[in-house]
Amino acid sequence: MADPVRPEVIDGQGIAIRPFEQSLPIALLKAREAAMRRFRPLLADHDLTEQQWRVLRALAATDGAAAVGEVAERTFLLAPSLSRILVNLEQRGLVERTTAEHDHRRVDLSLTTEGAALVRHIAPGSEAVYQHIEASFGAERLRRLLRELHDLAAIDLDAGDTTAEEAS
Amino acid sequence: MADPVRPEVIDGQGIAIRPFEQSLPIALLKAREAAMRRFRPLLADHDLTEQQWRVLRALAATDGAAAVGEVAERTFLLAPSLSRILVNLEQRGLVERTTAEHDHRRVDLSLTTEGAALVRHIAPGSEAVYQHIEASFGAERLRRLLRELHDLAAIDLDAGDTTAEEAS
DNA sequence: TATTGTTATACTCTATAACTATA
DNA sequence: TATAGTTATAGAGTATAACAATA
Repeated sequence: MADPVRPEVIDGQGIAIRPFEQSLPIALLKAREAAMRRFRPLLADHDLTEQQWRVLRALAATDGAAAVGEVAERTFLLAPSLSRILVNLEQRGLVERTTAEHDHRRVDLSLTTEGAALVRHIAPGSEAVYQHIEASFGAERLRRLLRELHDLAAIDLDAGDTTAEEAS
Repeated sequence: MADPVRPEVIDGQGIAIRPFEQSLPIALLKAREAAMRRFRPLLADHDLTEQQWRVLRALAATDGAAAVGEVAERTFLLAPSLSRILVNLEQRGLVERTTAEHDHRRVDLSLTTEGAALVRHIAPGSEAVYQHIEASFGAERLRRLLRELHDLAAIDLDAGDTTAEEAS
Protein backbone atom coordinates (compact mmCIF):
# COMPACT_ATOMS: atom_id res chain seq x y z
CA MET A 1 0.00 0.00 0.00
CA ALA A 2 2.85 2.33 0.75
CA ASP A 3 5.77 2.69 -1.57
CA PRO A 4 9.02 2.51 0.35
CA VAL A 5 10.04 6.00 -0.53
CA ARG A 6 8.13 8.55 -2.51
CA PRO A 7 9.77 11.81 -1.62
CA GLU A 8 7.93 14.94 -2.53
CA VAL A 9 11.15 16.80 -2.90
CA ILE A 10 14.84 16.18 -3.09
CA ASP A 11 16.49 18.73 -0.88
CA GLY A 12 19.56 20.90 -1.25
CA GLN A 13 21.97 18.08 -0.51
CA GLY A 14 20.32 15.42 -2.60
CA ILE A 15 18.59 13.84 0.35
CA ALA A 16 15.18 12.35 -0.35
CA ILE A 17 13.00 13.83 2.34
CA ARG A 18 9.93 15.98 2.75
CA PRO A 19 10.49 19.71 2.90
CA PHE A 20 11.22 20.85 6.38
CA GLU A 21 8.32 23.28 6.22
CA GLN A 22 5.88 20.41 5.74
CA SER A 23 6.88 18.70 8.93
CA LEU A 24 3.72 17.78 10.81
CA PRO A 25 5.27 17.76 14.29
CA ILE A 26 6.74 21.20 13.75
CA ALA A 27 3.53 22.58 12.35
CA LEU A 28 1.73 21.29 15.43
CA LEU A 29 4.40 22.71 17.68
CA LYS A 30 4.25 26.15 16.11
CA ALA A 31 0.48 26.28 16.15
CA ARG A 32 0.50 25.23 19.77
CA GLU A 33 3.13 27.78 20.66
CA ALA A 34 1.17 30.51 18.92
CA ALA A 35 -1.96 29.59 20.85
CA MET A 36 -0.15 29.26 24.14
CA ARG A 37 1.50 32.64 23.73
CA ARG A 38 -1.91 34.17 24.28
CA PHE A 39 -2.77 32.05 27.28
CA ARG A 40 0.55 32.24 29.04
CA PRO A 41 0.39 35.84 30.34
CA LEU A 42 -2.98 35.01 31.78
CA LEU A 43 -1.53 32.13 33.74
CA ALA A 44 1.69 33.92 34.62
CA ASP A 45 -0.38 36.58 36.38
CA HIS A 46 -1.36 33.90 38.84
CA ASP A 47 1.93 32.03 38.93
CA LEU A 48 0.57 29.03 37.16
CA THR A 49 2.45 26.91 34.69
CA GLU A 50 0.62 25.51 31.74
CA GLN A 51 0.55 22.07 33.35
CA GLN A 52 -0.71 23.33 36.68
CA TRP A 53 -3.52 25.06 34.84
CA ARG A 54 -4.35 21.86 32.99
CA VAL A 55 -4.83 20.15 36.33
CA LEU A 56 -7.01 22.90 37.76
CA ARG A 57 -9.05 22.99 34.58
CA ALA A 58 -9.54 19.23 34.59
CA LEU A 59 -10.71 19.32 38.19
CA ALA A 60 -13.01 22.23 37.50
CA ALA A 61 -14.62 20.17 34.76
CA THR A 62 -15.12 17.32 37.18
CA ASP A 63 -18.28 16.93 39.12
CA GLY A 64 -17.05 16.03 42.60
CA ALA A 65 -13.70 14.29 42.85
CA ALA A 66 -11.43 12.45 40.45
CA ALA A 67 -8.70 9.90 41.07
CA VAL A 68 -5.10 10.85 40.38
CA GLY A 69 -4.87 8.35 37.55
CA GLU A 70 -7.90 9.76 35.80
CA VAL A 71 -6.55 13.27 36.03
CA ALA A 72 -3.18 12.13 34.73
CA GLU A 73 -4.84 10.70 31.67
CA ARG A 74 -7.06 13.67 31.03
CA THR A 75 -4.30 16.21 31.46
CA PHE A 76 -1.83 14.15 29.47
CA LEU A 77 0.67 14.26 32.29
CA LEU A 78 2.77 11.37 33.56
CA ALA A 79 2.04 10.24 37.09
CA PRO A 80 5.36 11.48 38.50
CA SER A 81 4.90 14.90 36.94
CA LEU A 82 1.37 15.09 38.25
CA SER A 83 2.45 14.05 41.73
CA ARG A 84 4.86 16.92 41.99
CA ILE A 85 2.36 19.37 40.57
CA LEU A 86 -0.15 18.21 43.15
CA VAL A 87 2.28 18.85 45.99
CA ASN A 88 2.60 22.39 44.73
CA LEU A 89 -1.12 22.99 44.21
CA GLU A 90 -1.95 21.46 47.57
CA GLN A 91 0.57 23.65 49.37
CA ARG A 92 -0.99 26.65 47.72
CA GLY A 93 -4.37 25.58 48.97
CA LEU A 94 -5.87 25.18 45.50
CA VAL A 95 -6.34 21.43 45.46
CA GLU A 96 -7.24 18.87 48.07
CA ARG A 97 -6.08 15.28 48.22
CA THR A 98 -8.19 12.80 50.13
CA THR A 99 -7.78 9.06 50.41
CA ALA A 100 -10.74 7.26 48.89
CA GLU A 101 -13.00 5.54 51.42
CA HIS A 102 -13.53 2.13 49.83
CA ASP A 103 -10.06 1.80 48.31
CA HIS A 104 -7.30 3.18 50.45
CA ARG A 105 -4.83 3.06 47.59
CA ARG A 106 -6.73 5.63 45.63
CA VAL A 107 -6.36 9.35 46.18
CA ASP A 108 -9.19 11.58 45.13
CA LEU A 109 -8.60 15.11 44.00
CA SER A 110 -10.84 18.11 44.17
CA LEU A 111 -10.58 21.86 43.97
CA THR A 112 -10.72 23.77 47.21
CA THR A 113 -12.99 26.77 47.42
CA GLU A 114 -9.97 28.91 46.63
CA GLY A 115 -9.03 26.71 43.72
CA ALA A 116 -12.50 27.00 42.26
CA ALA A 117 -12.43 30.74 42.80
CA LEU A 118 -9.13 31.00 40.95
CA VAL A 119 -10.43 29.05 37.98
CA ARG A 120 -13.53 31.20 37.97
CA HIS A 121 -11.35 34.28 38.03
CA ILE A 122 -9.19 33.16 35.13
CA ALA A 123 -11.99 31.72 33.02
CA PRO A 124 -13.16 34.99 31.41
CA GLY A 125 -9.65 35.74 30.18
CA SER A 126 -9.34 32.27 28.76
CA GLU A 127 -12.69 32.63 27.06
CA ALA A 128 -11.55 35.98 25.64
CA VAL A 129 -8.53 34.30 24.07
CA TYR A 130 -10.82 31.82 22.37
CA GLN A 131 -13.05 34.62 21.20
CA HIS A 132 -10.08 36.32 19.66
CA ILE A 133 -8.94 33.18 17.92
CA GLU A 134 -12.43 32.56 16.63
CA ALA A 135 -12.68 36.12 15.42
CA SER A 136 -9.47 35.95 13.41
CA PHE A 137 -9.48 32.32 12.39
CA GLY A 138 -13.17 31.56 12.21
CA ALA A 139 -15.32 29.77 14.74
CA GLU A 140 -16.46 27.04 12.40
CA ARG A 141 -12.94 26.63 11.10
CA LEU A 142 -11.65 26.23 14.64
CA ARG A 143 -14.27 23.60 15.40
CA ARG A 144 -13.28 21.68 12.30
CA LEU A 145 -9.62 21.94 13.18
CA LEU A 146 -10.30 20.55 16.64
CA ARG A 147 -12.15 17.62 15.11
CA GLU A 148 -9.30 16.91 12.73
CA LEU A 149 -6.78 17.05 15.54
CA HIS A 150 -8.80 14.62 17.61
CA ASP A 151 -9.04 12.28 14.66
CA LEU A 152 -5.36 12.48 13.95
CA ALA A 153 -4.51 11.70 17.55
CA ALA A 154 -6.93 8.78 17.58
CA ILE A 155 -5.91 7.29 14.27
CA ASP A 156 -2.31 7.31 15.20
CA LEU A 157 -2.93 5.08 18.17
CA ASP A 158 -3.44 1.85 16.24
CA ALA A 159 -0.90 -0.22 14.40
CA GLY A 160 1.98 1.31 16.25
CA ASP A 161 4.73 -0.95 14.90
CA THR A 162 4.55 -0.72 11.15
CA THR A 163 7.04 2.07 11.29
CA ALA A 164 9.75 0.32 13.19
CA GLU A 165 9.76 -2.56 10.74
CA GLU A 166 9.90 -0.43 7.65
CA ALA A 167 12.49 1.82 9.20
CA SER A 168 15.10 -0.69 10.12
CA MET B 1 -16.87 42.38 18.61
CA ALA B 2 -16.32 39.82 21.31
CA ASP B 3 -18.78 39.39 24.11
CA PRO B 4 -16.93 39.30 27.40
CA VAL B 5 -18.02 35.80 28.19
CA ARG B 6 -20.04 33.47 26.06
CA PRO B 7 -19.37 30.08 27.60
CA GLU B 8 -20.34 27.08 25.58
CA VAL B 9 -20.87 25.15 28.71
CA ILE B 10 -21.13 25.66 32.42
CA ASP B 11 -19.06 22.95 34.00
CA GLY B 12 -19.57 20.71 36.99
CA GLN B 13 -18.80 23.39 39.51
CA GLY B 14 -20.70 26.22 37.93
CA ILE B 15 -17.65 27.72 36.31
CA ALA B 16 -18.19 29.37 32.95
CA ILE B 17 -15.51 27.84 30.78
CA ARG B 18 -15.13 25.78 27.63
CA PRO B 19 -15.18 22.04 28.05
CA PHE B 20 -11.75 20.71 28.82
CA GLU B 21 -11.94 18.40 25.83
CA GLN B 22 -12.23 21.39 23.50
CA SER B 23 -8.99 22.91 24.64
CA LEU B 24 -7.02 23.87 21.57
CA PRO B 25 -3.57 23.69 23.18
CA ILE B 26 -4.28 20.22 24.50
CA ALA B 27 -5.68 19.02 21.19
CA LEU B 28 -2.51 20.25 19.51
CA LEU B 29 -0.37 18.63 22.18
CA LYS B 30 -2.07 15.26 21.84
CA ALA B 31 -1.94 15.30 18.07
CA ARG B 32 1.71 16.18 18.21
CA GLU B 33 2.43 13.51 20.75
CA ALA B 34 0.63 10.92 18.62
CA ALA B 35 2.67 11.89 15.59
CA MET B 36 5.93 12.01 17.48
CA ARG B 37 5.33 8.59 18.97
CA ARG B 38 5.92 7.18 15.52
CA PHE B 39 9.01 9.21 14.80
CA ARG B 40 10.68 8.79 18.15
CA PRO B 41 11.84 5.16 17.87
CA LEU B 42 13.39 6.06 14.55
CA LEU B 43 15.43 8.81 16.18
CA ALA B 44 16.17 6.84 19.33
CA ASP B 45 17.86 4.22 17.18
CA HIS B 46 20.46 6.82 16.38
CA ASP B 47 20.54 8.53 19.77
CA LEU B 48 18.92 11.66 18.51
CA THR B 49 16.49 13.79 20.42
CA GLU B 50 13.66 15.39 18.59
CA GLN B 51 15.39 18.77 18.71
CA GLN B 52 18.69 17.42 17.48
CA TRP B 53 16.85 15.90 14.55
CA ARG B 54 15.16 19.21 13.82
CA VAL B 55 18.57 20.82 13.51
CA LEU B 56 19.95 18.11 11.24
CA ARG B 57 16.84 18.24 9.11
CA ALA B 58 16.99 22.01 8.80
CA LEU B 59 20.62 21.84 7.72
CA ALA B 60 19.88 19.07 5.27
CA ALA B 61 17.28 21.30 3.69
CA THR B 62 19.82 24.07 3.38
CA ASP B 63 21.88 24.53 0.31
CA GLY B 64 25.34 25.21 1.69
CA ALA B 65 25.57 26.81 5.12
CA ALA B 66 23.18 28.65 7.39
CA ALA B 67 23.81 31.05 10.26
CA VAL B 68 22.97 29.96 13.80
CA GLY B 69 20.23 32.57 14.05
CA GLU B 70 18.54 31.36 10.90
CA VAL B 71 18.59 27.80 12.10
CA ALA B 72 17.24 28.83 15.50
CA GLU B 73 14.30 30.46 13.81
CA ARG B 74 13.59 27.61 11.43
CA THR B 75 13.86 24.93 14.09
CA PHE B 76 11.89 26.97 16.59
CA LEU B 77 14.63 26.63 19.18
CA LEU B 78 15.93 29.37 21.43
CA ALA B 79 19.53 30.38 20.87
CA PRO B 80 20.80 28.95 24.16
CA SER B 81 19.12 25.60 23.51
CA LEU B 82 20.50 25.52 20.00
CA SER B 83 24.00 26.37 21.23
CA ARG B 84 24.07 23.38 23.50
CA ILE B 85 22.64 21.12 20.86
CA LEU B 86 25.33 22.28 18.46
CA VAL B 87 28.07 21.43 20.92
CA ASN B 88 26.69 17.93 21.03
CA LEU B 89 26.24 17.51 17.29
CA GLU B 90 29.66 18.95 16.60
CA GLN B 91 31.31 16.58 19.07
CA ARG B 92 29.61 13.70 17.34
CA GLY B 93 30.98 14.88 14.04
CA LEU B 94 27.58 15.48 12.48
CA VAL B 95 27.69 19.24 12.18
CA GLU B 96 30.41 21.74 11.46
CA ARG B 97 30.67 25.28 12.79
CA THR B 98 32.73 27.78 10.86
CA THR B 99 33.13 31.49 11.45
CA ALA B 100 31.74 33.48 8.54
CA GLU B 101 34.38 35.19 6.42
CA HIS B 102 32.91 38.66 5.99
CA ASP B 103 31.31 38.91 9.44
CA HIS B 104 33.34 37.34 12.20
CA ARG B 105 30.42 37.46 14.60
CA ARG B 106 28.44 35.03 12.54
CA VAL B 107 28.85 31.29 12.76
CA ASP B 108 27.82 29.23 9.79
CA LEU B 109 26.52 25.72 10.18
CA SER B 110 26.64 22.81 7.81
CA LEU B 111 26.29 19.06 7.88
CA THR B 112 29.45 17.04 7.75
CA THR B 113 29.62 14.13 5.34
CA GLU B 114 28.67 11.87 8.23
CA GLY B 115 25.81 14.15 9.20
CA ALA B 116 24.43 14.09 5.69
CA ALA B 117 24.83 10.32 5.58
CA LEU B 118 22.88 9.99 8.83
CA VAL B 119 20.03 12.10 7.56
CA ARG B 120 20.00 10.10 4.36
CA HIS B 121 19.89 6.94 6.40
CA ILE B 122 16.97 8.05 8.53
CA ALA B 123 15.00 9.71 5.74
CA PRO B 124 13.27 6.55 4.40
CA GLY B 125 11.94 5.71 7.85
CA SER B 126 10.64 9.21 8.28
CA GLU B 127 9.02 9.05 4.89
CA ALA B 128 7.44 5.73 5.84
CA VAL B 129 5.87 7.33 8.89
CA TYR B 130 4.30 9.98 6.69
CA GLN B 131 3.08 7.33 4.30
CA HIS B 132 1.41 5.56 7.17
CA ILE B 133 -0.23 8.72 8.43
CA GLU B 134 -1.41 9.54 4.94
CA ALA B 135 -2.76 6.04 4.50
CA SER B 136 -4.84 6.16 7.69
CA PHE B 137 -5.73 9.81 7.80
CA GLY B 138 -5.78 10.74 4.15
CA ALA B 139 -3.13 12.52 2.13
CA GLU B 140 -5.33 15.39 1.06
CA ARG B 141 -6.71 15.70 4.55
CA LEU B 142 -3.18 15.90 5.94
CA ARG B 143 -2.26 18.59 3.45
CA ARG B 144 -5.30 20.60 4.45
CA LEU B 145 -4.51 20.16 8.13
CA LEU B 146 -0.98 21.43 7.57
CA ARG B 147 -2.35 24.49 5.80
CA GLU B 148 -4.76 25.19 8.63
CA LEU B 149 -2.01 24.82 11.20
CA HIS B 150 0.20 27.25 9.33
CA ASP B 151 -2.66 29.72 9.12
CA LEU B 152 -3.46 29.39 12.78
CA ALA B 153 0.17 29.98 13.74
CA ALA B 154 0.35 33.01 11.44
CA ILE B 155 -2.94 34.58 12.46
CA ASP B 156 -2.08 34.38 16.07
CA LEU B 157 1.01 36.50 15.62
CA ASP B 158 -0.76 39.82 15.22
CA ALA B 159 -2.55 41.85 17.84
CA GLY B 160 -0.78 40.11 20.66
CA ASP B 161 -2.02 42.30 23.51
CA THR B 162 -5.76 42.21 23.32
CA THR B 163 -5.71 39.32 25.71
CA ALA B 164 -3.72 40.87 28.49
CA GLU B 165 -6.04 43.83 28.64
CA GLU B 166 -9.22 41.86 28.71
CA ALA B 167 -7.77 39.44 31.17
CA SER B 168 -6.78 41.82 33.92
C1' DT C 1 26.05 51.09 20.40
C1' DA C 2 23.92 47.27 18.24
C1' DT C 3 24.36 42.54 16.88
C1' DT C 4 25.70 37.46 16.96
C1' DG C 5 26.40 33.90 19.54
C1' DT C 6 27.79 31.57 23.91
C1' DT C 7 27.67 30.73 28.84
C1' DA C 8 25.34 30.78 33.41
C1' DT C 9 21.52 29.84 36.10
C1' DA C 10 17.06 28.53 37.76
C1' DC C 11 13.11 26.14 36.88
C1' DT C 12 10.09 22.75 34.97
C1' DC C 13 8.83 18.74 32.58
C1' DT C 14 9.76 13.97 30.73
C1' DA C 15 10.85 9.40 31.43
C1' DT C 16 12.20 5.17 33.87
C1' DA C 17 12.76 2.67 37.77
C1' DA C 18 12.27 1.67 42.53
C1' DC C 19 9.44 1.85 46.38
C1' DT C 20 5.20 2.03 49.68
C1' DA C 21 0.69 0.86 50.81
C1' DT C 22 -3.04 -1.18 49.87
C1' DA C 23 -6.06 -4.82 47.49
C1' DT D 1 0.50 -10.67 42.76
C1' DA D 2 -1.42 -6.65 40.86
C1' DT D 3 -2.71 -1.87 41.40
C1' DA D 4 -2.45 3.29 42.78
C1' DG D 5 0.55 6.71 43.88
C1' DT D 6 4.78 8.62 45.34
C1' DT D 7 9.70 9.28 45.43
C1' DA D 8 14.32 9.13 43.26
C1' DT D 9 17.12 10.19 39.62
C1' DA D 10 18.88 11.42 35.21
C1' DG D 11 18.38 14.12 31.34
C1' DA D 12 16.70 17.78 28.38
C1' DG D 13 14.36 21.96 27.17
C1' DT D 14 12.74 26.81 28.27
C1' DA D 15 13.61 31.24 29.49
C1' DT D 16 16.19 35.30 31.13
C1' DA D 17 20.15 37.57 31.92
C1' DA D 18 24.98 38.34 31.58
C1' DC D 19 28.85 38.15 28.75
C1' DA D 20 32.41 38.15 24.80
C1' DA D 21 33.58 39.28 20.35
C1' DT D 22 32.71 41.85 16.44
C1' DA D 23 30.55 45.37 13.62
